[in-house]
Formats: sequence, structure tokens, C-alpha cells
Amino acid sequence: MPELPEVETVKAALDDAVKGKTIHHIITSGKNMRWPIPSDLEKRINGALITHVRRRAKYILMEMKTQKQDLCLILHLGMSGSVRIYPESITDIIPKKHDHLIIGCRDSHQSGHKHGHITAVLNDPRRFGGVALIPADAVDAHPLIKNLGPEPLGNQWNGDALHAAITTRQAPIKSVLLDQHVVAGIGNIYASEALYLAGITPRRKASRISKAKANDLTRSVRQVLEKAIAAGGTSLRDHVQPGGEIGYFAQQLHVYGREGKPCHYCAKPIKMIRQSGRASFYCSQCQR
DNA sequence: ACGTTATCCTGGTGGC
DNA sequence: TGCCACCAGGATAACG
Repeated sequence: MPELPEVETVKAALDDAVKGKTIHHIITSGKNMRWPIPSDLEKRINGALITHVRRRAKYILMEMKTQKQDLCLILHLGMSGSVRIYPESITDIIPKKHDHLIIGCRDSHQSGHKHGHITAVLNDPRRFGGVALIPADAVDAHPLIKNLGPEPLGNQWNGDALHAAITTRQAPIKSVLLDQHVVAGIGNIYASEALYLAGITPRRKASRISKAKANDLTRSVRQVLEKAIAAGGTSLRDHVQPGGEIGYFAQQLHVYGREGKPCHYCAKPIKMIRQSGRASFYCSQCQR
């Protein structure tokens, strides 16, 4: 499912729902995801206070405090992962097929009559996603995180930075945009969409993109990602946001999934090609 | 080093 | 309501 805008949407919903709450019960499926879910996960994070939830690239980082140390629970949604959030106790949740991690939280406050409960569920049919728990101070040096390129919505990412990163790359720009070391968070949908907005064909060799065009491309990437976040992400098939809402950005897609349909600008049929095993969509008239 | 392909999984769709 | 081939928003090991 998820590229940067979808992960951002999930992250925001999780932060809103569980920040300041305490974990009091964990259920895991016992099935391996991309790598095994730590078997001692519940033992290590029971009683932890969730301080905030943030995002790096397509990783959700749930920061928490235990009596011993600060920890970070890393979630990745892979191709098919999604999160559901319930304002109910974990004991009232009926697990669905492919639920791999269920986190029961409640208000940290003691004494009151009734705790405010929140349960967060990670569901992932294909199990390309993953769950890891590491010390909070080890996040930046972690193998999953340390080699990631810049955040496309961050201040330091601009045309010069992109141009420098791709000037030696012989692969087509579409494939290079999917390389998380070049820029972090773009996936197959938004790579095609950004290239359409920038007027660059996905077939163009990355090294042959001028500084000016690289600058256009960074602006197009930012624009499409920001609009997608504002729309709540792109919901394809049955994918939904944590509260059950669907994202509406699919209505604004110009090329992705539109093979044979008219270009929104010139009406020429959109083309589909395969690059590095992934589908790319573009308008051969508008993109050079 | 770099680019492409195969691979990990399940489920949905379209053709027959 | 069958069967089968093929497709899917990701990331990476292995290969040339």
C-alpha cells in the first residue's frame, strides 16, 4: 500500500491516538513478516509510555519510555500493510486475518474509574512489512535507517542535491527515484506522477537530467506528495486509513493506472512500460 | 559499483 | 460457484 503520503497519514493517526498512552498488552501473530517479530516484544515494552510517533522514509517510528530505557518500535507496512485504530480495549478486539501485531494502550493516569483505551492493529496479508524494537538512541545508526537518502519534504532537499545524487546514475530516472538512498519515501505511484508533473519521461537516463530539470523534479515530487497527504493518501483496492476512512488522492492521479486513457493535458493515450520489474506510466507527448 | 532480475507472500481480477 | 495466469503501493540478495 504505502508510500510516503500513506505512511504519513498512518503516522499522524497513530500519534494522535496513542501519544501519552501506556502499553499494557501486546498480541502477535507468531508469523514471520519480512523478518521475525521479536518474540520478547511484549516483555520489553509492556508498561512503556508512548511519547510520540514519527516517520522516516516509509518507516513509522513509535518512541516510548520504559523504566529502564527509551525504545523505538519500528513499523514498516511493506506492500500490503495497514493500521487500524480502535477506541476500545484490546480485550474487546476480534482479530482479523493477517493481523500480526496488536497493541493495547490505555491512559497512563492511575486512580480514575475507567481508563481510556486505544488499540492499534498492524495488518499485512503479504507480510512484506516488518516490526523491530531497538534502543531509541540507536535509530539513526540502524541498518534500516542509516543509509536512507534525504526526506523529500525536508528543507535540505533541492535541485542541487538531487542533481548531485543522480549525475553518475545510468539507470532510467524512474528507477532511480525508487532508490531510497537517493531520496526517501517515493514509491511506484508517486514516481510516475512526479515525472508527469515535471514533464520528464521515465525512460530518461538519470545522468542526462540537467540541473534545471532536476530542480523542476524536486518541486514536482514535493507538490505531488503534499497534495496526496492533504487528500489522505491514495487508496487503491480495499486500503483504508486507520480510522476506516479512504484516501482520496486516487481521483487526482494523472498517469498511474491510466494506461490507454487520455492524458489530462493533451488527450494522447497514457503509455505503460515496465522498468526494473515495475510498471511505469507516462504521456509520450507531454514527457520528454 | 551499478542495474536488473528473482524472491519473499497473499489475494484480487480477468480469461477460459 | 472452478481453475489458472498474472498483477499488486516494497526492499533486497544474487547475478552479470
